[in-house]
Amino acid sequence: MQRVVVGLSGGVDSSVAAYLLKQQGFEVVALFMKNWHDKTGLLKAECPFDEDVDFAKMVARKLEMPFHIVDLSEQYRKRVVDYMFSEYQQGRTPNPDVLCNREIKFDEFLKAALALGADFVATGHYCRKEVINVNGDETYRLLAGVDPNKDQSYFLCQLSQQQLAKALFPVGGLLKPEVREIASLLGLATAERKDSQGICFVGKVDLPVFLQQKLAAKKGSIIEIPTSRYSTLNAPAEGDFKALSAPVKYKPTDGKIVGTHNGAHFFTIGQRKGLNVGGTPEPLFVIDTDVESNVVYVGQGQEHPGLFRKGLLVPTDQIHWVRPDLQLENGQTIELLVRIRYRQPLQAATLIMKTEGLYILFAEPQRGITPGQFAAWYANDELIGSGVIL
RNA sequence: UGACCUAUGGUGUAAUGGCAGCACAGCAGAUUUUGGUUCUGUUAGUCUAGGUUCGAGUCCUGGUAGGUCAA
Repeated sequence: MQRVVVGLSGGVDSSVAAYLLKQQGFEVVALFMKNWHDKTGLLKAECPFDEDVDFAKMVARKLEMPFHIVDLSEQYRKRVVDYMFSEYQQGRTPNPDVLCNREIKFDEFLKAALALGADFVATGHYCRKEVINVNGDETYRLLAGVDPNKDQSYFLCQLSQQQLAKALFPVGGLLKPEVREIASLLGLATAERKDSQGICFVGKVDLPVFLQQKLAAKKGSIIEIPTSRYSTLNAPAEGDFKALSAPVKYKPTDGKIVGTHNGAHFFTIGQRKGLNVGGTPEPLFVIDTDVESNVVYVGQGQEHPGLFRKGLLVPTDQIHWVRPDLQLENGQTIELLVRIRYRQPLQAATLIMKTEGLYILFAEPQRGITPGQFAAWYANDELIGSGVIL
Protein backbone atom coordinates (compact mmCIF):
# COMPACT_ATOMS: atom_id res chain seq x y z
CA MET A 1 0.00 0.00 0.00
CA GLN A 2 1.31 3.42 -0.87
CA ARG A 3 1.66 5.95 1.87
CA VAL A 4 0.52 9.56 1.44
CA VAL A 5 1.30 12.34 3.87
CA VAL A 6 -1.40 14.98 3.63
CA GLY A 7 -0.82 18.51 4.80
CA LEU A 8 -3.82 18.99 7.06
CA SER A 9 -4.23 22.70 7.60
CA GLY A 10 -7.41 22.79 9.63
CA GLY A 11 -9.37 23.93 6.61
CA VAL A 12 -12.07 22.11 4.71
CA ASP A 13 -10.10 21.46 1.52
CA SER A 14 -7.25 19.46 3.04
CA SER A 15 -9.74 17.62 5.25
CA VAL A 16 -11.66 16.39 2.25
CA ALA A 17 -8.41 15.70 0.41
CA ALA A 18 -7.39 13.38 3.23
CA TYR A 19 -10.72 11.60 3.10
CA LEU A 20 -10.60 11.13 -0.67
CA LEU A 21 -7.11 9.63 -0.46
CA LYS A 22 -8.36 7.08 2.02
CA GLN A 23 -11.20 6.24 -0.30
CA GLN A 24 -8.69 5.71 -3.07
CA GLY A 25 -6.94 3.10 -0.96
CA PHE A 26 -3.87 4.99 0.21
CA GLU A 27 -2.43 4.72 3.67
CA VAL A 28 -2.88 8.31 4.83
CA VAL A 29 -0.86 10.12 7.46
CA ALA A 30 -1.82 13.63 8.56
CA LEU A 31 0.95 16.18 9.05
CA PHE A 32 0.20 19.66 10.31
CA MET A 33 2.83 22.29 9.70
CA LYS A 34 3.32 25.14 12.04
CA ASN A 35 5.04 27.93 10.20
CA TRP A 36 4.27 31.13 12.02
CA HIS A 37 3.69 32.29 15.58
CA ASP A 38 3.98 36.01 15.38
CA LYS A 39 0.86 38.16 15.50
CA THR A 40 2.47 41.48 14.52
CA GLY A 41 0.17 43.39 12.22
CA LEU A 42 -2.51 40.74 12.34
CA LEU A 43 -5.91 42.23 11.58
CA LYS A 44 -8.01 39.82 13.60
CA ALA A 45 -7.01 39.73 17.25
CA GLU A 46 -8.01 36.10 17.76
CA CYS A 47 -5.07 33.75 17.48
CA PRO A 48 -5.84 31.51 14.52
CA PHE A 49 -2.85 29.21 14.89
CA ASP A 50 -3.93 27.12 17.86
CA GLU A 51 -7.42 26.86 16.48
CA ASP A 52 -6.10 25.45 13.20
CA VAL A 53 -4.21 22.64 14.98
CA ASP A 54 -7.31 21.75 16.93
CA PHE A 55 -9.43 21.47 13.80
CA ALA A 56 -6.75 19.46 12.03
CA LYS A 57 -6.57 17.08 15.01
CA MET A 58 -10.33 16.63 15.07
CA VAL A 59 -10.38 15.78 11.39
CA ALA A 60 -7.50 13.32 11.72
CA ARG A 61 -9.27 11.58 14.58
CA LYS A 62 -12.56 11.43 12.70
CA LEU A 63 -10.88 9.99 9.63
CA GLU A 64 -8.83 7.65 11.82
CA MET A 65 -5.42 8.61 10.62
CA PRO A 66 -2.18 9.22 12.52
CA PHE A 67 -1.53 12.87 13.24
CA HIS A 68 1.83 14.60 13.41
CA ILE A 69 3.00 18.17 13.72
CA VAL A 70 6.10 19.61 12.15
CA ASP A 71 7.45 23.05 12.97
CA LEU A 72 8.89 24.77 9.92
CA SER A 73 8.81 28.31 11.31
CA GLU A 74 12.54 28.77 11.01
CA GLN A 75 12.56 27.75 7.35
CA TYR A 76 9.43 29.71 6.60
CA ARG A 77 10.95 32.84 8.03
CA LYS A 78 14.17 32.41 6.08
CA ARG A 79 12.76 31.31 2.77
CA VAL A 80 9.48 33.19 2.58
CA VAL A 81 9.29 36.09 5.02
CA ASP A 82 12.84 37.32 4.52
CA TYR A 83 12.30 37.21 0.78
CA MET A 84 9.17 39.27 1.29
CA PHE A 85 10.96 41.97 3.25
CA SER A 86 13.84 42.04 0.80
CA GLU A 87 11.54 42.40 -2.21
CA TYR A 88 9.49 45.17 -0.65
CA GLN A 89 12.67 46.94 0.36
CA GLN A 90 13.75 46.96 -3.26
CA GLY A 91 10.43 48.41 -4.34
CA ARG A 92 9.00 45.23 -5.77
CA THR A 93 5.80 43.45 -4.77
CA PRO A 94 6.49 39.81 -3.92
CA ASN A 95 4.10 36.89 -3.92
CA PRO A 96 4.92 35.04 -0.69
CA ASP A 97 2.41 32.26 -1.31
CA VAL A 98 4.03 31.19 -4.57
CA LEU A 99 7.32 30.99 -2.67
CA CYS A 100 5.66 29.18 0.21
CA ASN A 101 4.63 26.39 -2.14
CA ARG A 102 8.01 26.15 -3.86
CA GLU A 103 10.15 26.48 -0.73
CA ILE A 104 8.03 25.09 2.08
CA LYS A 105 5.10 22.89 1.18
CA PHE A 106 6.83 21.14 -1.70
CA ASP A 107 10.32 21.29 -0.26
CA GLU A 108 10.70 21.43 3.53
CA PHE A 109 7.33 19.83 4.13
CA LEU A 110 7.94 17.29 1.40
CA LYS A 111 11.22 16.33 3.08
CA ALA A 112 9.45 15.94 6.41
CA ALA A 113 6.85 13.76 4.71
CA LEU A 114 9.47 11.59 3.05
CA ALA A 115 11.07 11.13 6.47
CA LEU A 116 7.72 9.72 7.58
CA GLY A 117 8.01 7.19 4.79
CA ALA A 118 5.73 8.92 2.31
CA ASP A 119 5.45 7.95 -1.32
CA PHE A 120 3.48 11.12 -2.01
CA VAL A 121 2.46 14.35 -0.35
CA ALA A 122 -1.02 15.76 -0.82
CA THR A 123 -2.54 19.19 -0.30
CA GLY A 124 -5.97 20.72 -0.62
CA HIS A 125 -5.04 22.80 -3.65
CA TYR A 126 -7.61 23.19 -6.42
CA CYS A 127 -5.51 21.94 -9.31
CA ARG A 128 -4.83 18.66 -11.06
CA LYS A 129 -1.83 16.61 -12.00
CA GLU A 130 -1.58 14.35 -15.02
CA VAL A 131 1.18 12.01 -16.10
CA ILE A 132 2.09 11.71 -19.76
CA ASN A 133 4.92 10.11 -21.63
CA VAL A 134 7.30 12.42 -23.49
CA ASN A 135 9.97 10.58 -25.47
CA GLY A 136 10.01 7.79 -22.94
CA ASP A 137 10.14 10.10 -19.92
CA GLU A 138 7.36 10.33 -17.38
CA THR A 139 6.25 13.94 -17.54
CA TYR A 140 3.87 15.65 -15.18
CA ARG A 141 1.30 18.19 -16.27
CA LEU A 142 0.00 20.79 -13.83
CA LEU A 143 -3.61 21.50 -14.75
CA ALA A 144 -6.10 24.07 -13.54
CA GLY A 145 -8.63 22.96 -10.95
CA VAL A 146 -12.01 21.99 -12.34
CA ASP A 147 -13.73 24.71 -10.32
CA PRO A 148 -13.07 27.81 -12.43
CA ASN A 149 -13.75 29.98 -9.42
CA LYS A 150 -11.16 28.32 -7.17
CA ASP A 151 -8.39 27.26 -9.55
CA GLN A 152 -5.15 27.57 -7.55
CA SER A 153 -2.68 26.34 -10.14
CA TYR A 154 -1.24 29.87 -10.23
CA PHE A 155 0.13 29.49 -6.71
CA LEU A 156 1.97 26.34 -7.81
CA CYS A 157 3.48 27.98 -10.87
CA GLN A 158 7.05 27.58 -9.55
CA LEU A 159 6.92 23.83 -8.96
CA SER A 160 9.41 21.58 -10.73
CA GLN A 161 8.90 18.17 -12.30
CA GLN A 162 10.64 16.62 -9.28
CA GLN A 163 8.24 18.32 -6.89
CA LEU A 164 5.22 17.52 -9.04
CA ALA A 165 6.27 13.87 -9.17
CA LYS A 166 5.60 13.55 -5.44
CA ALA A 167 2.44 15.67 -5.31
CA LEU A 168 -1.22 14.71 -5.22
CA PHE A 169 -4.15 17.13 -5.43
CA PRO A 170 -7.25 15.13 -4.49
CA VAL A 171 -9.79 17.98 -4.58
CA GLY A 172 -8.70 19.40 -7.94
CA GLY A 173 -11.44 17.58 -9.77
CA LEU A 174 -14.19 18.91 -7.51
CA LEU A 175 -16.09 22.14 -7.15
CA LYS A 176 -15.81 24.00 -3.87
CA PRO A 177 -19.49 23.42 -3.00
CA GLU A 178 -18.97 19.70 -3.59
CA VAL A 179 -16.01 19.71 -1.21
CA ARG A 180 -18.09 21.44 1.46
CA GLU A 181 -20.89 18.96 0.90
CA ILE A 182 -18.60 15.96 1.34
CA ALA A 183 -17.20 17.48 4.52
CA SER A 184 -20.63 18.14 5.88
CA LEU A 185 -21.89 14.65 4.95
CA LEU A 186 -18.93 13.18 6.83
CA GLY A 187 -19.60 15.44 9.76
CA LEU A 188 -16.12 16.96 9.61
CA ALA A 189 -15.60 19.85 11.99
CA THR A 190 -14.08 21.92 9.22
CA ALA A 191 -17.12 21.72 6.92
CA GLU A 192 -18.33 25.23 7.65
CA ARG A 193 -15.01 26.91 8.32
CA LYS A 194 -14.38 30.06 6.36
CA ASP A 195 -11.82 29.88 3.56
CA SER A 196 -8.45 31.17 4.61
CA GLN A 197 -7.31 34.53 3.38
CA GLY A 198 -4.21 36.64 3.44
CA ILE A 199 -0.66 35.39 3.43
CA CYS A 200 -0.55 31.63 3.84
CA PHE A 201 0.24 30.76 7.49
CA VAL A 202 0.60 34.39 8.48
CA GLY A 203 -2.98 35.46 7.88
CA LYS A 204 -4.64 38.70 7.00
CA VAL A 205 -2.25 41.46 8.04
CA ASP A 206 -2.10 45.19 7.80
CA LEU A 207 0.82 45.14 5.40
CA PRO A 208 2.42 48.50 6.23
CA VAL A 209 2.33 47.58 9.91
CA PHE A 210 3.77 44.13 9.20
CA LEU A 211 6.51 45.53 7.00
CA GLN A 212 7.49 48.17 9.52
CA GLN A 213 9.05 45.41 11.60
CA LYS A 214 11.94 45.63 9.17
CA LEU A 215 11.32 48.56 6.85
CA ALA A 216 11.48 52.05 8.30
CA ALA A 217 8.75 54.54 7.55
CA LYS A 218 9.96 57.72 5.90
CA LYS A 219 7.94 60.54 4.44
CA GLY A 220 8.02 61.24 0.74
CA SER A 221 6.00 62.90 -2.00
CA ILE A 222 2.98 61.63 -3.85
CA ILE A 223 3.16 63.01 -7.38
CA GLU A 224 0.20 62.98 -9.76
CA ILE A 225 1.03 62.38 -13.39
CA PRO A 226 -1.45 64.10 -15.72
CA THR A 227 -2.94 62.19 -18.63
CA SER A 228 -1.45 64.78 -20.95
CA ARG A 229 1.98 63.26 -20.41
CA TYR A 230 0.99 60.35 -22.60
CA SER A 231 0.93 61.57 -26.15
CA THR A 232 0.62 59.26 -29.08
CA LEU A 233 3.96 60.71 -30.19
CA ASN A 234 6.13 58.98 -27.59
CA ALA A 235 4.04 55.80 -27.43
CA PRO A 236 6.03 52.74 -28.50
CA ALA A 237 5.24 51.37 -31.93
CA GLU A 238 3.00 48.31 -32.10
CA GLY A 239 5.82 46.00 -33.23
CA ASP A 240 8.40 47.28 -30.75
CA PHE A 241 7.98 44.52 -28.18
CA LYS A 242 11.00 45.62 -26.16
CA ALA A 243 9.68 49.13 -25.64
CA LEU A 244 6.14 47.85 -25.01
CA SER A 245 7.50 45.56 -22.29
CA ALA A 246 9.64 48.12 -20.52
CA PRO A 247 8.36 49.72 -17.33
CA VAL A 248 7.65 53.44 -17.73
CA LYS A 249 10.00 55.57 -15.63
CA TYR A 250 8.66 58.84 -14.23
CA LYS A 251 10.43 61.91 -12.94
CA PRO A 252 9.13 64.27 -10.24
CA THR A 253 8.95 67.03 -12.85
CA ASP A 254 6.46 64.97 -14.88
CA GLY A 255 3.70 65.90 -12.48
CA LYS A 256 2.75 67.83 -9.39
CA ILE A 257 2.90 67.00 -5.69
CA VAL A 258 -0.55 66.13 -4.33
CA GLY A 259 0.36 64.68 -0.96
CA THR A 260 2.83 62.83 1.23
CA HIS A 261 3.24 59.15 2.06
CA ASN A 262 5.07 57.16 4.72
CA GLY A 263 7.40 55.15 2.51
CA ALA A 264 7.26 54.26 -1.17
CA HIS A 265 8.00 50.60 -0.43
CA PHE A 266 4.62 50.26 1.28
CA PHE A 267 2.80 50.87 -2.00
CA THR A 268 2.23 48.78 -5.08
CA ILE A 269 1.15 49.52 -8.63
CA GLY A 270 -2.61 49.68 -9.11
CA GLN A 271 -3.22 50.45 -5.44
CA ARG A 272 -6.01 52.90 -4.60
CA LYS A 273 -6.48 52.73 -0.84
CA GLY A 274 -4.08 54.19 1.66
CA LEU A 275 -2.87 57.20 -0.27
CA ASN A 276 -4.86 59.53 1.91
CA VAL A 277 -5.23 62.06 -0.86
CA GLY A 278 -8.77 63.22 -1.52
CA GLY A 279 -10.54 65.99 -3.33
CA THR A 280 -10.07 64.62 -6.83
CA PRO A 281 -13.12 63.98 -9.02
CA GLU A 282 -11.88 60.46 -9.68
CA PRO A 283 -9.86 58.16 -7.41
CA LEU A 284 -6.07 58.12 -7.58
CA PHE A 285 -4.20 54.91 -8.32
CA VAL A 286 -0.52 54.19 -7.85
CA ILE A 287 1.11 53.90 -11.29
CA ASP A 288 4.71 53.55 -10.09
CA THR A 289 6.89 53.72 -7.02
CA ASP A 290 10.51 54.78 -6.76
CA VAL A 291 12.16 53.65 -3.54
CA GLU A 292 15.42 55.42 -4.42
CA SER A 293 13.88 58.89 -4.42
CA ASN A 294 11.02 57.70 -2.17
CA VAL A 295 8.33 58.96 -4.54
CA VAL A 296 4.92 57.44 -5.22
CA TYR A 297 3.52 58.31 -8.65
CA VAL A 298 -0.26 58.31 -9.06
CA GLY A 299 -2.73 58.79 -11.87
CA GLN A 300 -6.36 59.81 -11.72
CA GLY A 301 -9.15 57.49 -12.77
CA GLN A 302 -9.58 53.81 -13.63
CA GLU A 303 -8.58 54.43 -17.23
CA HIS A 304 -5.39 56.37 -16.57
CA PRO A 305 -2.86 55.33 -19.24
CA GLY A 306 -0.14 54.84 -16.62
CA LEU A 307 -2.12 51.90 -15.26
CA PHE A 308 -1.92 49.90 -18.47
CA ARG A 309 0.85 48.19 -20.37
CA LYS A 310 0.89 45.96 -23.39
CA GLY A 311 3.81 43.78 -22.40
CA LEU A 312 6.29 42.64 -19.79
CA LEU A 313 9.69 40.98 -19.53
CA VAL A 314 10.69 38.00 -17.42
CA PRO A 315 14.50 38.08 -17.21
CA THR A 316 16.30 34.89 -18.23
CA ASP A 317 17.37 33.86 -14.74
CA GLN A 318 13.79 34.19 -13.52
CA ILE A 319 12.17 31.95 -16.12
CA HIS A 320 10.83 28.66 -14.80
CA TRP A 321 9.41 25.88 -16.91
CA VAL A 322 7.02 23.51 -15.21
CA ARG A 323 7.33 21.64 -18.50
CA PRO A 324 11.03 21.86 -19.40
CA ASP A 325 10.32 19.80 -22.51
CA LEU A 326 8.24 22.71 -23.84
CA GLN A 327 10.90 25.32 -23.11
CA LEU A 328 11.31 27.96 -25.81
CA GLU A 329 14.64 28.32 -27.57
CA ASN A 330 16.19 31.71 -28.21
CA GLY A 331 14.29 33.45 -30.99
CA GLN A 332 11.20 31.26 -30.72
CA THR A 333 7.71 32.73 -30.43
CA ILE A 334 4.47 31.15 -29.27
CA GLU A 335 0.85 32.16 -28.64
CA LEU A 336 -0.29 31.18 -25.16
CA LEU A 337 -2.56 32.27 -22.31
CA VAL A 338 -1.12 34.26 -19.43
CA ARG A 339 -2.22 35.53 -16.05
CA ILE A 340 -0.33 37.99 -13.88
CA ARG A 341 -2.27 37.52 -10.66
CA TYR A 342 -4.36 34.90 -8.87
CA ARG A 343 -7.91 34.54 -10.22
CA GLN A 344 -7.27 36.75 -13.21
CA PRO A 345 -8.99 35.37 -16.32
CA LEU A 346 -6.36 34.02 -18.71
CA GLN A 347 -5.22 36.57 -21.28
CA ALA A 348 -4.18 35.88 -24.86
CA ALA A 349 -0.52 36.73 -25.34
CA THR A 350 2.51 36.20 -27.53
CA LEU A 351 5.67 34.91 -25.86
CA ILE A 352 8.95 35.87 -27.46
CA MET A 353 12.16 34.27 -26.18
CA LYS A 354 15.32 36.36 -26.37
CA THR A 355 18.72 36.10 -24.68
CA GLU A 356 17.82 38.72 -22.06
CA GLY A 357 14.55 37.03 -21.19
CA LEU A 358 11.04 36.13 -22.16
CA TYR A 359 8.89 38.93 -23.55
CA ILE A 360 5.15 38.58 -23.06
CA LEU A 361 3.01 40.72 -25.33
CA PHE A 362 -0.67 40.77 -24.50
CA ALA A 363 -3.48 41.03 -27.01
CA GLU A 364 -5.11 43.60 -24.72
CA PRO A 365 -3.27 46.08 -22.50
CA GLN A 366 -3.03 44.79 -18.94
CA ARG A 367 -3.81 46.75 -15.82
CA GLY A 368 -1.28 46.86 -13.00
CA ILE A 369 1.64 44.86 -14.34
CA THR A 370 3.78 44.81 -11.20
CA PRO A 371 7.47 44.01 -10.80
CA GLY A 372 8.00 41.15 -8.36
CA GLN A 373 4.72 39.44 -9.16
CA PHE A 374 4.61 36.21 -11.13
CA ALA A 375 3.43 35.86 -14.68
CA ALA A 376 2.26 32.31 -15.40
CA TRP A 377 1.71 30.99 -18.91
CA TYR A 378 -0.76 28.30 -19.84
CA ALA A 379 -1.62 26.17 -22.85
CA ASN A 380 -5.37 25.88 -22.40
CA ASP A 381 -5.68 24.66 -18.81
CA GLU A 382 -2.10 23.44 -18.40
CA LEU A 383 0.42 25.61 -16.61
CA ILE A 384 3.57 25.52 -18.73
CA GLY A 385 5.84 27.98 -16.96
CA SER A 386 6.17 31.13 -14.94
CA GLY A 387 8.55 33.86 -13.89
CA VAL A 388 9.01 37.05 -11.96
CA ILE A 389 8.06 40.24 -13.76
CA LEU A 390 10.93 42.70 -14.14
C1' U B 1 -2.70 101.23 2.96
C1' G B 2 -7.15 101.48 -0.49
C1' A B 3 -10.77 98.82 -3.62
C1' C B 4 -12.89 94.29 -4.81
C1' C B 5 -13.74 88.96 -4.23
C1' U B 6 -14.14 84.49 -1.39
C1' A B 7 -15.20 81.52 3.16
C1' U B 8 -19.91 74.69 3.33
C1' G B 9 -17.25 67.49 6.30
C1' G B 10 -10.19 65.78 6.01
C1' U B 11 -10.07 67.58 0.49
C1' G B 12 -12.76 69.41 -4.01
C1' U B 13 -17.45 71.15 -4.82
C1' A B 14 -23.51 71.57 -4.98
C1' A B 15 -27.99 73.66 -2.63
C1' U B 16 -35.13 80.03 -6.75
C1' G B 17 -34.73 82.38 1.59
C1' G B 18 -37.78 76.23 2.89
C1' C B 19 -35.20 68.56 4.93
C1' A B 20 -27.26 70.80 3.67
C1' G B 21 -26.27 66.83 -1.41
C1' C B 22 -22.28 64.64 -4.53
C1' A B 23 -17.23 63.05 -5.47
C1' C B 24 -12.57 61.87 -3.45
C1' A B 25 -10.24 60.53 1.16
C1' G B 26 -11.17 57.90 5.94
C1' C B 27 -13.56 53.86 8.61
C1' A B 28 -16.33 49.11 8.63
C1' G B 29 -18.10 44.79 6.21
C1' A B 30 -18.27 41.39 1.76
C1' U B 31 -15.20 39.08 -2.12
C1' U B 32 -10.08 37.04 -2.48
C1' U B 33 -4.92 31.26 0.39
C1' U B 34 0.10 37.21 -2.37
C1' G B 35 0.15 42.52 -2.90
C1' G B 36 -3.62 44.94 -5.17
C1' U B 37 -8.46 45.38 -7.40
C1' U B 38 -13.87 45.31 -6.93
C1' C B 39 -18.67 45.59 -4.21
C1' U B 40 -21.73 47.28 0.00
C1' G B 41 -22.39 50.26 4.16
C1' U B 42 -20.82 54.42 7.09
C1' U B 43 -18.46 58.68 9.97
C1' A B 44 -17.95 63.78 9.28
C1' G B 45 -19.58 70.29 7.41
C1' U B 46 -22.26 75.90 6.65
C1' C B 47 -15.34 80.82 9.76
C1' U B 48 -17.07 84.22 13.93
C1' A B 49 -20.45 87.98 16.58
C1' G B 50 -24.85 90.34 15.84
C1' G B 51 -29.29 91.61 12.81
C1' U B 52 -33.71 91.03 9.12
C1' U B 53 -37.33 86.89 8.59
C1' C B 54 -42.44 82.26 10.39
C1' G B 55 -37.80 80.30 8.47
C1' A B 56 -30.74 82.17 6.84
C1' G B 57 -25.45 78.19 4.03
C1' U B 58 -28.12 81.89 1.11
C1' C B 59 -30.04 88.77 2.72
C1' C B 60 -27.63 93.05 6.02
C1' U B 61 -23.55 94.92 9.56
C1' G B 62 -18.98 94.21 12.29
C1' G B 63 -14.85 90.87 13.09
C1' U B 64 -11.33 87.03 11.46
C1' A B 65 -8.78 84.40 7.55
C1' G B 66 -7.39 83.81 2.48
C1' G B 67 -7.06 85.71 -2.54
C1' U B 68 -7.02 89.51 -6.70
C1' C B 69 -6.10 94.38 -8.30
C1' A B 70 -4.18 99.30 -7.07
C1' A B 71 -0.18 101.87 -4.47
